[in-house]
This record gives sequence, C-alpha cells and structure tokens, in this order.
Amino acid sequence: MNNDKPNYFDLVYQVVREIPKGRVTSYGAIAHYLGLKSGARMVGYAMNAAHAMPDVPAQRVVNRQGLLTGKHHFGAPTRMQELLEADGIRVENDQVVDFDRVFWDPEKELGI
DNA sequence: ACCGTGACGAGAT
DNA sequence: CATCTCGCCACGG
Repeated sequence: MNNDKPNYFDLVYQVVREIPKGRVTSYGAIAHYLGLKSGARMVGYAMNAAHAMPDVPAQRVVNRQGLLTGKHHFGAPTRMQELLEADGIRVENDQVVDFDRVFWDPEKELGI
C-alpha cells in the first residue's frame, strides 16, 4: 500500500500543535506555510477531522479576520471562545481582540 | 460516477 | 470600504 498522496491532515496538525499558548494563527497562514496550493479550505477541512485528534488546539486557528468561524464545531457555540480565553486570548463578539498582536505566523516563527 | 457543500482567501467590481 | 465571484480539493449523498 503506497500512500503517495501527501497527508495534508498530519501536516496541518503538526503546525497547529506548535502554536504557543496565547497565540493564534489563520488557516491561510498554515496553508501558505505548508505550500498548500489547495488553499485555506483544505486546512479548515483538516481541522474538522482534528476533532478526533488530541493535542490539536483547533481553537487557536481562526480565519484571516480573527473570526471564530469554526466555533460551531466545538460542540457548544461558546466552547471555542472559552478555550481561547483560557489561553489568555480575549474574544469579543466571536472575534479575537488584538488579533494582529496575538497572531502567530509559522513562516516567521518557525522559519520557512 | 456526478453534484453540491465547506472551520477560507484573494482579487475584482 | 462593502459586496460578490472564483479557485481549490476532499468528502458525503
């Protein structure tokens, strides 16, 4: 059995696991870091499967606006926000406060 | 095997 | 500045 196709899911999880506490990143940033031409969509899809993955803080991954687009996938509508606030991130109106300040760019932090 | 949908993003209007 | 459209690919029905 040859798995010639790249498993984007594992790659995404790997990056997400490196997100430090108190920081967030965006789907597009991860996609660009991994060189996924597929775009941010596949990253978001991967996060959907991340639900079954431990040590994958999907709450730290938001869209480019800092909006908690995936909050509905955490079981409860406020679960994602609570997890973020537990990390010390302020969330207001389903949006990350000071998003630019807490933004964690894998290309910049991990290096390209 | 075909069609529609989706945790997005960038560019165009 | 706000809104719309397209691209991109995997998965479910």
